[in-house]
Amino acid sequence: MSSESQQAISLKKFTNFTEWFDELLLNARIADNRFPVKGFIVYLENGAYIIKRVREMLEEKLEKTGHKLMMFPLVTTEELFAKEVEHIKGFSTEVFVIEQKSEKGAERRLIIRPTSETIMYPMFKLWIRSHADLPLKVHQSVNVYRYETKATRALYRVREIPWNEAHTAHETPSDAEKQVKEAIEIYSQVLKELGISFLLLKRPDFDKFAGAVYSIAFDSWNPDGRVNQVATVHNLGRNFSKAYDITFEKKDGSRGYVYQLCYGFGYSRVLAAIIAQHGDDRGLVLPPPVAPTQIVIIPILFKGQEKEVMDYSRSIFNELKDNWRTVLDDREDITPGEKFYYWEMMGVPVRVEIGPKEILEEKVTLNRRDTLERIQCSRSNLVEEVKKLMENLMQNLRERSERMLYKLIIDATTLEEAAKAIDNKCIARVAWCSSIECAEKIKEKAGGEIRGERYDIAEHPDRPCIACGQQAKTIIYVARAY
RNA sequence: GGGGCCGUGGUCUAGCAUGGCUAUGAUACGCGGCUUGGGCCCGCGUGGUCCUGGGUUCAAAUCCCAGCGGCCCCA
Repeated sequence: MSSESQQAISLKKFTNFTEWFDELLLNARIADNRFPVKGFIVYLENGAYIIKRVREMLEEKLEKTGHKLMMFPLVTTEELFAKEVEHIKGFSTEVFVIEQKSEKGAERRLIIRPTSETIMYPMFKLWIRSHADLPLKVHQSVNVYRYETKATRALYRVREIPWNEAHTAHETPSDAEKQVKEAIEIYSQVLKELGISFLLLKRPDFDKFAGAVYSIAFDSWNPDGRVNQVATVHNLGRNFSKAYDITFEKKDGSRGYVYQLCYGFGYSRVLAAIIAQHGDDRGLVLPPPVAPTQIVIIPILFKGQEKEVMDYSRSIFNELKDNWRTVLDDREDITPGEKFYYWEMMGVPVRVEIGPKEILEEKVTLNRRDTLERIQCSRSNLVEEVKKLMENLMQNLRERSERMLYKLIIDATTLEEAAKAIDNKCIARVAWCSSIECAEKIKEKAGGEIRGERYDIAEHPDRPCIACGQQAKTIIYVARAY
Protein backbone atom coordinates (compact mmCIF):
# COMPACT_ATOMS: atom_id res chain seq x y z
CA MET A 1 0.00 0.00 0.00
CA SER A 2 1.34 3.42 -0.88
CA SER A 3 2.04 5.95 1.84
CA GLU A 4 -0.55 8.30 0.32
CA SER A 5 -3.38 5.86 0.77
CA GLN A 6 -2.18 5.02 4.28
CA GLN A 7 -2.36 8.71 5.06
CA ALA A 8 -5.83 8.89 3.59
CA ILE A 9 -7.11 6.14 5.87
CA SER A 10 -5.87 8.01 8.90
CA LEU A 11 -7.01 11.47 8.01
CA LYS A 12 -9.17 12.19 11.02
CA LYS A 13 -6.57 10.86 13.42
CA PHE A 14 -4.22 13.56 12.20
CA THR A 15 -6.63 16.41 11.60
CA ASN A 16 -8.80 16.06 14.66
CA PHE A 17 -6.88 13.90 17.06
CA THR A 18 -8.70 14.74 20.28
CA GLU A 19 -12.12 13.90 18.94
CA TRP A 20 -10.86 10.78 17.20
CA PHE A 21 -9.13 9.57 20.35
CA ASP A 22 -11.88 10.34 22.85
CA GLU A 23 -14.57 8.68 20.75
CA LEU A 24 -12.42 5.64 20.22
CA LEU A 25 -11.69 5.19 23.91
CA LEU A 26 -15.35 4.66 24.66
CA ASN A 27 -16.41 2.97 21.42
CA ALA A 28 -13.60 0.41 21.53
CA ARG A 29 -14.15 -0.25 25.24
CA ILE A 30 -10.74 1.07 26.32
CA ALA A 31 -11.68 3.57 29.00
CA ASP A 32 -14.60 5.61 30.27
CA ASN A 33 -13.68 9.14 31.15
CA ARG A 34 -17.04 9.96 32.72
CA PHE A 35 -16.13 9.12 36.28
CA PRO A 36 -17.04 12.28 38.20
CA VAL A 37 -13.62 13.01 39.69
CA LYS A 38 -11.23 14.95 37.49
CA GLY A 39 -8.27 12.94 36.31
CA PHE A 40 -9.58 9.57 37.43
CA ILE A 41 -10.82 7.20 34.75
CA VAL A 42 -12.29 3.73 34.46
CA TYR A 43 -10.37 1.22 32.40
CA LEU A 44 -12.88 -0.89 30.50
CA GLU A 45 -12.31 -4.50 29.53
CA ASN A 46 -10.13 -3.86 26.49
CA GLY A 47 -8.03 -1.14 28.07
CA ALA A 48 -7.57 -3.20 31.21
CA TYR A 49 -6.66 -6.27 29.17
CA ILE A 50 -4.05 -4.45 27.10
CA ILE A 51 -2.49 -2.96 30.22
CA LYS A 52 -2.41 -6.39 31.81
CA ARG A 53 -0.60 -7.83 28.80
CA VAL A 54 1.88 -4.94 28.68
CA ARG A 55 2.49 -5.42 32.38
CA GLU A 56 3.18 -9.11 31.90
CA MET A 57 5.59 -8.41 29.05
CA LEU A 58 7.47 -5.85 31.13
CA GLU A 59 7.49 -7.74 34.41
CA GLU A 60 8.79 -10.87 32.73
CA LYS A 61 11.81 -8.94 31.46
CA LEU A 62 12.35 -7.23 34.80
CA GLU A 63 12.28 -10.47 36.70
CA LYS A 64 14.56 -12.21 34.21
CA THR A 65 17.13 -9.50 34.87
CA GLY A 66 16.97 -9.94 38.62
CA HIS A 67 14.42 -7.36 39.68
CA LYS A 68 12.46 -8.65 42.64
CA LEU A 69 8.75 -8.06 42.77
CA MET A 70 7.71 -6.37 46.00
CA MET A 71 4.68 -4.43 47.20
CA PHE A 72 5.19 -1.21 49.10
CA PRO A 73 2.67 0.92 51.00
CA LEU A 74 0.59 3.63 49.38
CA VAL A 75 1.61 6.32 51.85
CA THR A 76 4.62 8.07 53.25
CA THR A 77 4.97 10.63 56.00
CA GLU A 78 5.70 14.32 55.70
CA GLU A 79 9.05 13.77 57.44
CA LEU A 80 10.18 11.05 55.06
CA PHE A 81 8.87 12.93 52.08
CA ALA A 82 10.88 16.00 52.96
CA LYS A 83 14.28 14.33 53.29
CA GLU A 84 15.58 14.91 49.79
CA VAL A 85 15.43 18.65 49.15
CA GLU A 86 15.10 18.70 45.36
CA HIS A 87 12.61 15.86 45.41
CA ILE A 88 10.18 17.61 47.73
CA LYS A 89 10.57 20.83 45.73
CA GLY A 90 9.54 18.98 42.60
CA PHE A 91 6.56 17.17 44.03
CA SER A 92 5.22 19.15 46.98
CA THR A 93 2.66 21.07 44.95
CA GLU A 94 1.14 17.98 43.43
CA VAL A 95 0.71 15.42 46.19
CA PHE A 96 -2.55 14.18 47.59
CA VAL A 97 -2.70 14.28 51.36
CA ILE A 98 -4.70 12.20 53.81
CA GLU A 99 -5.68 14.19 56.87
CA GLN A 100 -6.20 11.92 59.77
CA LYS A 101 -7.68 12.99 63.09
CA SER A 102 -7.57 10.79 66.16
CA GLU A 103 -10.38 10.83 68.72
CA LYS A 104 -8.19 12.82 71.06
CA GLY A 105 -7.88 15.47 68.40
CA ALA A 106 -4.30 14.78 67.32
CA GLU A 107 -3.73 15.43 63.64
CA ARG A 108 -1.51 13.56 61.29
CA ARG A 109 -0.94 14.02 57.61
CA LEU A 110 -0.01 11.18 55.32
CA ILE A 111 1.28 11.74 51.80
CA ILE A 112 -0.04 9.47 49.06
CA ARG A 113 2.84 8.37 46.86
CA PRO A 114 3.44 10.44 43.74
CA THR A 115 6.32 7.94 43.23
CA SER A 116 7.83 5.62 45.82
CA GLU A 117 11.38 6.77 46.60
CA THR A 118 10.39 8.12 49.98
CA ILE A 119 8.58 4.89 50.80
CA MET A 120 11.16 2.40 49.60
CA TYR A 121 14.39 4.06 50.62
CA PRO A 122 13.86 3.97 54.40
CA MET A 123 13.53 0.21 53.90
CA PHE A 124 16.59 0.07 51.68
CA LYS A 125 18.49 1.58 54.60
CA LEU A 126 17.46 -1.42 56.73
CA TRP A 127 18.16 -4.03 54.10
CA ILE A 128 21.48 -2.90 52.74
CA ARG A 129 24.43 -3.59 55.05
CA SER A 130 27.32 -4.71 52.90
CA HIS A 131 28.44 -5.01 49.29
CA ALA A 132 27.03 -8.53 49.38
CA ASP A 133 23.54 -7.02 49.50
CA LEU A 134 24.19 -5.16 46.26
CA PRO A 135 22.94 -4.71 43.69
CA LEU A 136 19.44 -4.46 45.09
CA LYS A 137 16.82 -4.38 42.35
CA VAL A 138 13.11 -4.20 43.11
CA HIS A 139 10.01 -3.33 41.16
CA GLN A 140 6.28 -2.99 41.55
CA SER A 141 3.32 -2.23 39.30
CA VAL A 142 1.07 0.15 41.20
CA ASN A 143 -0.92 3.33 40.88
CA VAL A 144 0.71 6.56 41.93
CA TYR A 145 -1.14 9.80 42.50
CA ARG A 146 -0.29 13.27 41.34
CA TYR A 147 -2.52 16.29 41.74
CA GLU A 148 -2.06 17.64 38.23
CA THR A 149 -2.73 21.33 38.07
CA LYS A 150 -2.87 21.41 34.29
CA ALA A 151 -5.93 20.12 32.48
CA THR A 152 -6.09 16.36 32.70
CA ARG A 153 -6.52 14.14 29.68
CA ALA A 154 -7.68 10.52 29.52
CA LEU A 155 -4.65 8.17 29.53
CA TYR A 156 -2.15 10.95 28.79
CA ARG A 157 -2.42 13.10 31.87
CA VAL A 158 -4.29 11.50 34.75
CA ARG A 159 -4.10 11.95 38.48
CA GLU A 160 -4.14 8.24 39.19
CA ILE A 161 -1.24 6.84 37.21
CA PRO A 162 -0.81 3.10 36.66
CA TRP A 163 2.84 2.32 36.09
CA ASN A 164 5.71 0.06 36.95
CA GLU A 165 8.49 1.58 38.98
CA ALA A 166 11.84 -0.08 39.53
CA HIS A 167 14.44 1.02 42.05
CA THR A 168 18.01 -0.19 42.25
CA ALA A 169 21.03 0.34 44.47
CA HIS A 170 24.65 -0.25 43.46
CA GLU A 171 28.20 -0.21 44.77
CA THR A 172 29.85 2.01 42.19
CA PRO A 173 28.99 4.73 39.68
CA SER A 174 29.90 2.40 36.83
CA ASP A 175 27.55 -0.28 38.16
CA ALA A 176 24.85 2.36 38.16
CA GLU A 177 25.75 3.35 34.61
CA LYS A 178 25.45 -0.27 33.53
CA GLN A 179 22.07 -0.40 35.17
CA VAL A 180 20.94 2.63 33.16
CA LYS A 181 21.78 0.68 30.01
CA GLU A 182 19.91 -2.40 31.23
CA ALA A 183 16.81 -0.41 32.11
CA ILE A 184 16.83 1.28 28.72
CA GLU A 185 17.23 -2.07 27.01
CA ILE A 186 14.28 -3.57 28.89
CA TYR A 187 11.94 -0.68 28.11
CA SER A 188 13.11 -0.50 24.50
CA GLN A 189 12.40 -4.18 24.03
CA VAL A 190 8.87 -3.93 25.36
CA LEU A 191 8.12 -0.89 23.23
CA LYS A 192 9.61 -2.62 20.22
CA GLU A 193 7.39 -5.64 20.79
CA LEU A 194 4.45 -3.24 20.81
CA GLY A 195 5.66 -1.51 17.65
CA ILE A 196 5.83 1.86 19.40
CA SER A 197 8.51 4.16 18.07
CA PHE A 198 10.07 6.79 20.25
CA LEU A 199 12.96 9.15 20.73
CA LEU A 200 15.38 8.22 23.49
CA LEU A 201 16.35 11.57 24.95
CA LYS A 202 18.53 12.83 27.73
CA ARG A 203 16.49 15.57 29.32
CA PRO A 204 18.11 18.98 29.75
CA ASP A 205 19.31 19.67 33.28
CA PHE A 206 16.43 21.99 34.11
CA ASP A 207 13.91 19.28 33.27
CA LYS A 208 15.40 16.25 35.01
CA PHE A 209 13.56 14.25 37.67
CA ALA A 210 13.43 15.99 41.04
CA GLY A 211 16.46 14.63 42.87
CA ALA A 212 18.20 12.96 39.91
CA VAL A 213 21.69 13.49 38.53
CA TYR A 214 20.30 13.03 35.03
CA SER A 215 17.15 11.68 33.39
CA ILE A 216 16.62 9.67 30.22
CA ALA A 217 13.16 9.67 28.68
CA PHE A 218 11.25 7.73 26.07
CA ASP A 219 9.16 10.20 24.07
CA SER A 220 6.76 8.53 21.64
CA TRP A 221 5.28 10.45 18.74
CA ASN A 222 1.62 11.42 18.68
CA PRO A 223 -0.62 12.37 15.73
CA ASP A 224 -1.25 15.84 17.15
CA GLY A 225 2.47 16.57 17.41
CA ARG A 226 2.66 16.48 21.19
CA VAL A 227 5.23 13.95 22.28
CA ASN A 228 4.13 11.41 24.87
CA GLN A 229 6.62 10.54 27.61
CA VAL A 230 5.96 6.84 28.11
CA ALA A 231 8.93 5.93 30.30
CA THR A 232 11.89 7.45 32.09
CA VAL A 233 15.16 6.23 33.59
CA HIS A 234 16.81 8.33 36.26
CA ASN A 235 20.31 8.08 37.61
CA LEU A 236 20.00 9.33 41.17
CA GLY A 237 23.67 9.17 42.01
CA ARG A 238 24.00 9.42 45.80
CA ASN A 239 21.43 12.19 46.25
CA PHE A 240 18.90 9.92 47.87
CA SER A 241 21.28 7.55 49.65
CA LYS A 242 22.76 10.55 51.44
CA ALA A 243 19.31 11.87 52.34
CA TYR A 244 18.08 8.49 53.55
CA ASP A 245 21.42 7.35 54.90
CA ILE A 246 21.70 4.20 52.83
CA THR A 247 25.25 3.03 53.44
CA PHE A 248 27.12 -0.23 52.99
CA GLU A 249 30.41 -1.76 53.97
CA LYS A 250 32.79 -2.10 51.05
CA LYS A 251 35.17 -4.98 50.43
CA ASP A 252 38.02 -2.97 51.93
CA GLY A 253 36.07 -2.39 55.13
CA SER A 254 35.27 1.26 54.55
CA ARG A 255 31.71 2.56 54.34
CA GLY A 256 30.01 4.40 51.52
CA TYR A 257 26.68 5.54 50.21
CA VAL A 258 25.02 3.45 47.51
CA TYR A 259 24.47 4.68 43.97
CA GLN A 260 20.85 4.52 42.95
CA LEU A 261 18.51 4.47 39.98
CA CYS A 262 14.82 4.68 39.64
CA TYR A 263 12.88 4.11 36.43
CA GLY A 264 9.25 4.09 35.54
CA PHE A 265 7.11 2.81 32.72
CA GLY A 266 3.68 4.41 32.33
CA TYR A 267 1.02 1.87 31.44
CA SER A 268 -1.72 4.33 30.57
CA ARG A 269 0.58 6.35 28.35
CA VAL A 270 1.86 3.24 26.62
CA LEU A 271 -1.75 2.25 26.05
CA ALA A 272 -2.33 5.71 24.59
CA ALA A 273 0.70 5.29 22.33
CA ILE A 274 -0.54 1.93 21.06
CA ILE A 275 -3.87 3.48 20.17
CA ALA A 276 -2.46 6.72 18.77
CA GLN A 277 0.41 5.34 16.72
CA HIS A 278 -1.26 2.29 15.19
CA GLY A 279 -4.96 3.21 15.07
CA ASP A 280 -6.68 4.54 11.97
CA ASP A 281 -10.02 6.08 11.12
CA ARG A 282 -11.77 2.73 11.43
CA GLY A 283 -10.60 2.33 15.00
CA LEU A 284 -7.93 0.47 16.90
CA VAL A 285 -5.19 -1.50 15.22
CA LEU A 286 -3.77 -3.70 17.96
CA PRO A 287 -0.40 -5.41 18.01
CA PRO A 288 -1.09 -9.17 18.28
CA PRO A 289 0.75 -9.62 21.60
CA VAL A 290 -1.74 -7.38 23.41
CA ALA A 291 -4.94 -7.81 21.39
CA PRO A 292 -7.77 -9.18 23.57
CA THR A 293 -9.05 -10.92 20.45
CA GLN A 294 -6.39 -11.84 17.92
CA ILE A 295 -8.58 -13.53 15.35
CA VAL A 296 -12.27 -13.12 14.64
CA ILE A 297 -14.15 -15.54 12.41
CA ILE A 298 -17.12 -14.13 10.51
CA PRO A 299 -19.43 -16.68 8.96
CA ILE A 300 -21.28 -15.45 5.87
CA LEU A 301 -24.61 -17.20 6.22
CA PHE A 302 -26.63 -17.52 3.05
CA LYS A 303 -30.16 -18.80 3.28
CA GLY A 304 -30.25 -22.54 2.95
CA GLN A 305 -26.54 -23.01 3.67
CA GLU A 306 -26.40 -21.86 7.27
CA LYS A 307 -25.47 -25.23 8.68
CA GLU A 308 -22.62 -25.90 6.25
CA VAL A 309 -21.12 -22.46 6.85
CA MET A 310 -21.44 -22.73 10.63
CA ASP A 311 -19.96 -26.24 10.71
CA TYR A 312 -17.01 -25.15 8.62
CA SER A 313 -16.55 -22.03 10.74
CA ARG A 314 -16.57 -24.06 13.93
CA SER A 315 -13.93 -26.44 12.66
CA ILE A 316 -11.74 -23.50 11.61
CA PHE A 317 -12.30 -22.01 15.07
CA ASN A 318 -11.09 -25.25 16.64
CA GLU A 319 -7.95 -25.21 14.51
CA LEU A 320 -7.08 -21.67 15.56
CA LYS A 321 -8.19 -21.37 19.15
CA ASP A 322 -5.25 -23.17 20.74
CA ASN A 323 -2.72 -20.81 19.20
CA TRP A 324 -4.59 -17.53 19.27
CA ARG A 325 -7.30 -15.74 21.20
CA THR A 326 -10.05 -16.46 18.73
CA VAL A 327 -13.69 -15.45 18.59
CA LEU A 328 -16.34 -16.93 16.33
CA ASP A 329 -18.91 -14.20 15.80
CA ASP A 330 -22.07 -16.22 15.33
CA ARG A 331 -24.53 -13.44 16.10
CA GLU A 332 -27.49 -13.91 13.81
CA ASP A 333 -29.16 -10.53 14.04
CA ILE A 334 -26.52 -8.43 12.34
CA THR A 335 -24.98 -8.58 8.90
CA PRO A 336 -21.40 -9.60 8.14
CA GLY A 337 -20.67 -6.05 7.04
CA GLU A 338 -21.65 -4.74 10.41
CA LYS A 339 -19.43 -7.31 12.09
CA PHE A 340 -16.53 -6.26 9.88
CA TYR A 341 -16.86 -2.67 11.07
CA TYR A 342 -17.32 -3.71 14.66
CA TRP A 343 -14.22 -5.86 14.88
CA GLU A 344 -12.17 -3.35 12.92
CA MET A 345 -13.08 -0.79 15.58
CA MET A 346 -11.86 -3.25 18.20
CA GLY A 347 -8.54 -3.57 16.40
CA VAL A 348 -8.55 -7.35 15.92
CA PRO A 349 -5.40 -8.08 13.88
CA VAL A 350 -6.75 -10.89 11.68
CA ARG A 351 -10.24 -11.57 10.41
CA VAL A 352 -11.30 -14.84 8.87
CA GLU A 353 -14.24 -14.76 6.48
CA ILE A 354 -16.04 -17.97 5.72
CA GLY A 355 -18.89 -18.36 3.25
CA PRO A 356 -20.09 -20.85 0.67
CA LYS A 357 -17.20 -19.96 -1.66
CA GLU A 358 -14.59 -20.94 0.91
CA ILE A 359 -16.31 -24.23 1.63
CA LEU A 360 -16.46 -25.07 -2.05
CA GLU A 361 -12.75 -24.42 -2.57
CA GLU A 362 -11.52 -25.69 0.85
CA LYS A 363 -10.12 -22.25 1.58
CA VAL A 364 -10.50 -19.37 3.97
CA THR A 365 -10.30 -15.65 3.32
CA LEU A 366 -8.02 -13.74 5.67
CA ASN A 367 -8.16 -10.00 6.18
CA ARG A 368 -5.36 -8.14 7.94
CA ARG A 369 -6.24 -5.12 10.04
CA ASP A 370 -3.16 -3.01 9.37
CA THR A 371 -3.50 -2.77 5.60
CA LEU A 372 -7.06 -4.12 5.24
CA GLU A 373 -5.80 -6.49 2.51
CA ARG A 374 -7.64 -9.73 1.79
CA ILE A 375 -5.62 -12.88 1.38
CA GLN A 376 -6.83 -16.24 0.11
CA CYS A 377 -5.40 -19.17 2.01
CA SER A 378 -5.91 -22.89 1.56
CA ARG A 379 -7.27 -24.62 4.59
CA SER A 380 -4.44 -27.13 4.81
CA ASN A 381 -1.80 -24.58 5.75
CA LEU A 382 -4.04 -22.19 7.64
CA VAL A 383 -2.14 -22.21 10.93
CA GLU A 384 1.18 -21.60 9.18
CA GLU A 385 -0.27 -18.78 7.10
CA VAL A 386 -1.83 -17.06 10.08
CA LYS A 387 1.40 -17.32 11.99
CA LYS A 388 3.29 -15.68 9.14
CA LEU A 389 0.60 -13.07 8.79
CA MET A 390 0.74 -12.13 12.46
CA GLU A 391 4.51 -11.72 12.32
CA ASN A 392 4.30 -9.76 9.13
CA LEU A 393 1.60 -7.50 10.53
CA MET A 394 3.59 -6.84 13.69
CA GLN A 395 6.64 -5.94 11.69
CA ASN A 396 4.62 -3.66 9.45
CA LEU A 397 3.17 -1.82 12.44
CA ARG A 398 6.64 -1.31 13.83
CA GLU A 399 8.11 -0.08 10.54
CA ARG A 400 5.14 2.08 9.68
CA SER A 401 5.30 3.79 13.06
CA GLU A 402 9.02 4.36 12.78
CA ARG A 403 8.67 5.87 9.32
CA MET A 404 6.12 8.27 10.74
CA LEU A 405 8.47 9.25 13.58
CA TYR A 406 11.24 10.19 11.18
CA LYS A 407 8.80 11.96 8.92
CA LEU A 408 7.73 14.11 11.87
CA ILE A 409 11.26 15.24 12.71
CA ILE A 410 12.02 18.50 10.94
CA ASP A 411 15.48 20.08 10.93
CA ALA A 412 15.19 23.74 11.76
CA THR A 413 17.93 26.36 11.50
CA THR A 414 15.91 29.38 12.57
CA LEU A 415 13.37 29.92 15.32
CA GLU A 416 10.78 30.72 12.66
CA GLU A 417 11.38 27.35 11.00
CA ALA A 418 11.15 25.61 14.36
CA ALA A 419 7.91 27.43 15.16
CA LYS A 420 6.51 26.43 11.78
CA ALA A 421 7.47 22.78 12.29
CA ILE A 422 5.83 22.69 15.71
CA ASP A 423 2.79 24.47 14.38
CA ASN A 424 2.60 21.73 11.75
CA LYS A 425 2.47 19.10 14.50
CA CYS A 426 6.08 18.09 14.01
CA ILE A 427 9.15 17.73 16.18
CA ALA A 428 11.88 20.30 15.52
CA ARG A 429 15.52 19.25 15.56
CA VAL A 430 17.74 22.21 16.36
CA ALA A 431 21.22 23.19 17.55
CA TRP A 432 21.54 24.69 21.02
CA CYS A 433 24.32 26.31 23.04
CA SER A 434 23.00 24.78 26.32
CA SER A 435 22.27 28.12 28.01
CA ILE A 436 19.10 28.64 30.01
CA GLU A 437 18.50 31.99 28.32
CA CYS A 438 18.39 30.33 24.90
CA ALA A 439 16.24 27.49 26.22
CA GLU A 440 13.68 30.03 27.35
CA LYS A 441 13.89 31.86 24.07
CA ILE A 442 13.39 28.62 22.14
CA LYS A 443 10.37 27.75 24.20
CA GLU A 444 8.89 31.17 23.76
CA LYS A 445 9.58 31.64 20.05
CA ALA A 446 9.25 28.09 18.78
CA GLY A 447 6.24 27.17 20.90
CA GLY A 448 7.63 23.85 22.11
CA GLU A 449 9.62 22.46 24.96
CA ILE A 450 13.18 21.28 24.81
CA ARG A 451 12.85 17.55 25.18
CA GLY A 452 16.56 16.85 25.18
CA GLU A 453 19.38 15.35 23.13
CA ARG A 454 19.57 11.84 21.75
CA TYR A 455 20.94 9.35 24.23
CA ASP A 456 21.19 6.34 21.94
CA ILE A 457 23.30 8.07 19.31
CA ALA A 458 25.72 10.97 19.38
CA GLU A 459 24.57 13.90 17.27
CA HIS A 460 27.09 16.67 16.77
CA PRO A 461 25.91 20.19 15.98
CA ASP A 462 26.89 21.32 12.49
CA ARG A 463 25.39 24.77 12.92
CA PRO A 464 25.27 27.56 15.51
CA CYS A 465 22.74 27.81 18.33
CA ILE A 466 19.31 28.50 16.89
CA ALA A 467 18.62 31.19 19.47
CA CYS A 468 21.83 33.17 19.96
CA GLY A 469 23.95 32.20 16.95
CA GLN A 470 26.92 31.30 19.15
CA GLN A 471 28.73 27.98 19.08
CA ALA A 472 26.19 25.18 19.65
CA LYS A 473 26.99 22.39 22.08
CA THR A 474 24.29 19.93 21.25
CA ILE A 475 21.46 18.89 18.94
CA ILE A 476 18.13 18.89 20.69
CA TYR A 477 14.54 17.98 19.93
CA VAL A 478 11.82 20.54 20.52
CA ALA A 479 8.15 19.66 20.64
CA ARG A 480 4.93 20.28 22.43
CA ALA A 481 4.33 17.69 25.11
CA TYR A 482 1.65 16.10 27.20
C1' G B 1 -1.47 30.28 37.17
C1' G B 2 -4.40 33.50 33.17
C1' G B 3 -8.07 33.59 29.13
C1' G B 4 -11.83 31.40 25.89
C1' C B 5 -15.57 27.73 24.40
C1' C B 6 -18.80 23.96 26.15
C1' G B 7 -22.26 20.48 29.35
C1' U B 8 -29.70 18.16 26.67
C1' G B 9 -32.11 9.79 26.94
C1' G B 10 -26.30 4.95 26.71
C1' U B 11 -23.85 7.94 22.40
C1' C B 12 -24.13 12.19 19.01
C1' U B 13 -27.34 16.20 18.49
C1' A B 14 -31.78 20.39 17.57
C1' G B 15 -33.82 24.03 20.65
C1' C B 16 -30.78 28.84 23.93
C1' A B 17 -29.70 34.95 20.46
C1' U B 18 -35.47 37.21 21.51
C1' G B 19 -37.74 32.81 28.56
C1' G B 20 -43.88 30.30 27.31
C1' C B 21 -46.91 23.84 23.48
C1' U B 22 -46.12 16.89 25.57
C1' A B 23 -37.73 18.94 24.77
C1' U B 24 -35.96 17.63 18.28
C1' G B 25 -33.75 14.10 15.33
C1' A B 26 -30.32 10.25 14.54
C1' U B 27 -28.00 6.23 16.59
C1' A B 28 -28.00 2.61 20.31
C1' C B 29 -31.06 -0.79 23.25
C1' G B 30 -35.61 -4.54 23.64
C1' C B 31 -39.38 -7.55 20.83
C1' G B 32 -41.08 -9.39 15.98
C1' G B 33 -40.35 -9.95 10.72
C1' C B 34 -37.09 -9.81 6.46
C1' U B 35 -32.03 -10.28 5.13
C1' U B 36 -26.77 -11.72 5.32
C1' G B 37 -19.44 -11.33 0.69
C1' G B 38 -18.79 -3.91 4.05
C1' G B 39 -23.05 -0.29 8.67
C1' C B 40 -29.92 -3.26 4.54
C1' C B 41 -35.09 -2.63 5.32
C1' C B 42 -40.19 -2.66 7.89
C1' G B 43 -43.25 -2.52 12.39
C1' C B 44 -43.79 -1.93 17.67
C1' G B 45 -41.48 -0.50 22.18
C1' U B 46 -37.87 1.35 26.11
C1' G B 47 -34.98 5.24 27.51
C1' G B 48 -34.44 12.49 30.16
C1' U B 49 -32.28 15.26 37.78
C1' C B 50 -31.86 19.47 29.96
C1' C B 51 -24.30 18.84 34.84
C1' U B 52 -25.25 20.50 40.28
C1' G B 53 -26.80 24.39 43.58
C1' G B 54 -28.62 29.21 44.16
C1' G B 55 -30.86 33.70 41.95
C1' U B 56 -34.20 36.67 38.47
C1' U B 57 -39.36 35.79 36.71
C1' C B 58 -46.26 34.60 36.67
C1' A B 59 -42.97 31.15 33.88
C1' A B 60 -35.92 28.90 33.03
C1' A B 61 -32.86 23.76 28.93
C1' U B 62 -32.91 29.15 27.55
C1' C B 63 -31.05 34.96 31.48
C1' C B 64 -27.48 35.87 36.04
C1' C B 65 -23.96 33.91 39.97
C1' A B 66 -21.15 29.92 42.11
C1' G B 67 -19.43 24.99 41.93
C1' C B 68 -18.30 20.37 39.31
C1' G B 69 -16.74 18.24 34.71
C1' G B 70 -14.82 18.44 29.53
C1' C B 71 -12.12 20.82 25.37
C1' C B 72 -8.85 24.70 23.41
C1' C B 73 -5.24 28.72 23.75
C1' C B 74 -1.47 31.37 26.56
C1' A B 75 2.25 31.38 30.78
